[in-house]
Amino acid sequence: MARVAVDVTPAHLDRPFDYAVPPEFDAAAQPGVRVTVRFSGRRVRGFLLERCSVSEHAGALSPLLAVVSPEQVLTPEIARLARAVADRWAGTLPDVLRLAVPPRHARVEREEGAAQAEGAVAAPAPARWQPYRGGPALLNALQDGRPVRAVWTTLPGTDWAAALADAVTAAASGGGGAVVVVPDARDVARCQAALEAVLPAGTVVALTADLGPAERYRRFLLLSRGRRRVVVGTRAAAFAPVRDLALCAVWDDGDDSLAEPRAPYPHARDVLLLRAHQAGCAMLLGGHVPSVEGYGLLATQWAQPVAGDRDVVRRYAPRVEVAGSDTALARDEAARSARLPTLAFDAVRRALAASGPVLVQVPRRGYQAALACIRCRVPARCAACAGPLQRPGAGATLACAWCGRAAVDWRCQECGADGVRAAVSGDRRTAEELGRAFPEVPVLRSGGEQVLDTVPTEDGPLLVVATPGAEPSAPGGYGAVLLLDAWSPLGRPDLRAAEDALRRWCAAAALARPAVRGGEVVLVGADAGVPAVQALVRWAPAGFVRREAEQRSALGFPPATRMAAVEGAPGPVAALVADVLTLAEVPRGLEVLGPVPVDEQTERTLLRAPRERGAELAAVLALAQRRRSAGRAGEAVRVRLDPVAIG
DNA sequence: TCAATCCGTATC
DNA sequence: ATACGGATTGAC
Repeated sequence: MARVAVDVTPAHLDRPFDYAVPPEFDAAAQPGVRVTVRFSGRRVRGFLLERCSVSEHAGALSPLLAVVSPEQVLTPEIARLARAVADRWAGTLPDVLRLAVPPRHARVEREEGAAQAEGAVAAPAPARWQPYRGGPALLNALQDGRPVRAVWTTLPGTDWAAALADAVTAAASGGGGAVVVVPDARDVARCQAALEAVLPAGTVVALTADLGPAERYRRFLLLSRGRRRVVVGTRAAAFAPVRDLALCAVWDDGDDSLAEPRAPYPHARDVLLLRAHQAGCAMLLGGHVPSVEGYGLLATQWAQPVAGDRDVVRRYAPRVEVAGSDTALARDEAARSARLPTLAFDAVRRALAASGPVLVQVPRRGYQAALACIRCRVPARCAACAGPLQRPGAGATLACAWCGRAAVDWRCQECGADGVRAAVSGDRRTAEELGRAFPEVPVLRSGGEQVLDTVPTEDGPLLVVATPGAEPSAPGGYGAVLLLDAWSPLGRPDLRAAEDALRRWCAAAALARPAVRGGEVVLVGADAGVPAVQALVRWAPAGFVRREAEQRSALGFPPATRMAAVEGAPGPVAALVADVLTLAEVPRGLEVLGPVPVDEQTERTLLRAPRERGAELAAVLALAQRRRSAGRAGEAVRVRLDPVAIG
């Protein structure tokens, strides 16, 4: 007989069901294959989890209707991981399996697979980890196959993908595999190139969401069939069926795109943490700025820090200056129209004169457009708290986006004008205006549909305007990096706004040359007193994140606590929460926050438990969902654990 | 006394 | 979810 995970929706059916295996399917009915079975009268698809000789089930067993294909796509390791992920996020196994196993593509399955890689893995070049305290030790541990766990704060101006590739090489030197998860397709391409540069041909496979069904399944099969043993990919790659796992790595784990938007909303970093724990393998979290969650792993000593000492950081970091919004604009007319203060304008001019490329980071389109003085274009700010002013609705009074105070008789601090206009902060316009300020310098744009990987290597002055995450790297480093509209991301009413802003700034600023080689970074339109700005100026991301973590801890925010957002129609949300509270297993110290209205027909209640009771919180939520789905079927209630954004 | 309907329950 | 059965209710 066989134990089958059937692909059905209701939460209370999330458990294995036993089926008899007809003799003709006996050979093909191996663990991990897709099957079809009759379930409650219907044909449904499922995965064969395991063969067994006895069944708990008292009644007669239905036979398997078919083995869809003999391909063992759900390896036991991934089945176990998927179960743990479902439990951790109070979701169901079928939901997780939809994220973990790509849809079958029969033609691809019949293709002749690529040959297995041959050749030994070269010994890694330790040079890239030499500057870090704990770097050489990390590399040695990986080389020796020890399950080290590290939070790596990347030095600015260094090739992080190459360093990551060295770590993977070390871990793979014993024949094991590695999973590397990065935020987006461009990072995948970059890591793939770095990995292929140091690993034997036929070792690496890249997985991204944009591959299309056939190619996605083809690459998945290379891993599940053991033809490749290293994968680099976006968030879904956390589930890639790599065998003999030696290392899980995640780059820039504070990036929102690592959070899966489909139920049960797992975060790739935490999936990999579970996976590394289950596999007993090494785990590496890297980034220019550690995430607050990463800091939490250091604070509990679960992981060790790998970072440059102060004097090392000073050698690598660019010089960072702040041009506040009250700074005078450059006198040059073109610079004025590009909203450039003198400090920034001069830095650009110096860098271009030295033949260096210049990077200009502009906030992503779609950010709330800032309001600025109608005459001199200095951003309109709140008199009380210096937050950006907004117009809450058409014809409404100006109000501060931070503190909410109405700005009744607003006047520009700079020139005294009393009107505002939308200060367009789009890359197109900035590109045009910078071009006008430096007419003989070519301007490249990177962002949206057109993302550049690197800027041309031939020397010569060049301006690159990019949105966050789309900054191309420059082979010798940028002479200057401008971070425009720096207050804009800080204005988001979000728990992570400051952390996110620092991450984006550091990602761009890290592409500058070090200060000793003349590299300059200018943060335009920032308040020098803001901690995130201070952290950039001093290139001290660890201190910022520690402080951020301590503040969140003091306020009872994640990750010091475990939160669950329960969202849906008011009745069902209240019913589910009430049900949770009746359960005997309800975690001690559980707090109920809300409900608060989200929109017309939706409301949200937050449940908060001490971090160490997170598993209990997930368990009672899952149990309540099961009870709910078993009884009167009402409207669905969405449960998100550790939601990335609340609100 | 039979049938349409409602609720509760199991789904291997 | 969805199909089935036992109880329930209503009409001949």
